Amino acid sequence: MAGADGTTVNEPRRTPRGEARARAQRERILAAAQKCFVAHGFHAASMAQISETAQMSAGLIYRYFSSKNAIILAIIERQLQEAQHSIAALTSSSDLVTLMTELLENRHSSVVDVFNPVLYLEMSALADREPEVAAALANTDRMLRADMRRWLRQFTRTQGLTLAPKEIELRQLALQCFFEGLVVRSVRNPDLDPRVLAAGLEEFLRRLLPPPDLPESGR
Amino acid sequence: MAGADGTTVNEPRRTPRGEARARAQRERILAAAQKCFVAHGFHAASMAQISETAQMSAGLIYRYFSSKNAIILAIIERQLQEAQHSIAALTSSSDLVTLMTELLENRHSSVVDVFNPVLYLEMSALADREPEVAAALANTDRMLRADMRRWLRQFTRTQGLTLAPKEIELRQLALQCFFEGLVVRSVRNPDLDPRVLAAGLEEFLRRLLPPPDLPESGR
DNA sequence: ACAAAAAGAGAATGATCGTTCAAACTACAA
DNA sequence: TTGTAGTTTGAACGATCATTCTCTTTTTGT
Repeated sequence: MAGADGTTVNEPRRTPRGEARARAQRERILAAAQKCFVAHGFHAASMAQISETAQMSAGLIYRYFSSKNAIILAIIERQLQEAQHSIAALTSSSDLVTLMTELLENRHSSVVDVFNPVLYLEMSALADREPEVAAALANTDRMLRADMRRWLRQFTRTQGLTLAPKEIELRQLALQCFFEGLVVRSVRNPDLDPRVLAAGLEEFLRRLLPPPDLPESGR
Repeated sequence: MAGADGTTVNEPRRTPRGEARARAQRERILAAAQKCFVAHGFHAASMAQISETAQMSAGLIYRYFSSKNAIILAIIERQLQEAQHSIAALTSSSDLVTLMTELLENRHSSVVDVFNPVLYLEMSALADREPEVAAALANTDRMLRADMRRWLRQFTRTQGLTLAPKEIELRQLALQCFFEGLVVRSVRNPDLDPRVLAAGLEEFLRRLLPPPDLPESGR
């Protein structure tokens, strides 16, 4: 997970005691960095701020991370894994609704190991210019989409429907768009009532799932 | 529009000739700045890069904008107006579909005065920390939502439906989420076929518009 | 054509950036 | 306790940042 991708510095670490301490230090740095990144953005957050938040000297950080960019990548990777685990754990329809509303309610939580909408927007924008970030995002996106398709297949089956792969594909895209739109809304329209969002989401799911032969086509 | 909000410097400009030139210079600066912001982000783009792109000295920029932040705000304001005009011009359903797909197809266009998904994400994230940006976004959002509701009312009426205000509200939210999700997708999944997106959008609209009494409710 | 004003270039400024480094500190083995 | 390896600090570095200042060039009014 760590140390295999050039994220960490070449270290002469030995004892398991020191190994544990090092892990804890990395964790403290990442927690502080995430706070700073959320508050000021990847680029505007300075190493000085991060070190102050982590309550250690600026120089010490470089014993655990080779550069600021390595920290950014670690934070992004962490955020992606968080999203992946959330999606993979879904089983029922209400799971999805509660998961999404929870994510949006936790937006200002200081808890670090949770999906963060602002970071999501920032890293999405970053993916447009940094190939390394784009690759990480693309990779997770692929798995995320597969998980969503699996969920859709399973869920429609409990409804007595079996949809063609093309149909599943289209619905997955719609579902993801709707969810990511919710993320944008939660940042740009923070006063929005989460219950309204939840209601909208349930309604949306109800409309998304049936087969495409609907009355009153809009065109 | 300009000069009333502290965006520009206190200037002793007089003649209409010079006034026109000043407008052109401001325009050149904004165009260069937008290019740089898209390429590197608001914070990472430097005044040196902007001045080089605009082909003028760095110092000269300060004759037309009081600070880099003023440039950022001007770009954001411009982008918001662009979005507003696009939405306000809508009349038919196919208008909406073609508008959205056009926006996503123009993503890598060098044309400056057009909606830019990367900037959209970046300014949305920025709104979370800069109150001035948040205020501008909130203001435009309010008008944008009103325009979308108006469009929805008009469009459903042509379909022989009249929806309650609550219903309109919910559908507007869903429509906006879906659209903003498309924006995120266009950045994170740039290889996505625009025609697939268009198909998904039309399908989505067809499902969004009918009244809520549907068969096979999903729950 | 000439003076005054505006536009412009580009070096200088101080602040701050990410990063490095030598020295001080701490913990543990002998 | 002493030697040694791993930690930590904080000052120092060069680069670069946004912004200002001085000086030159161009435009304009008369």
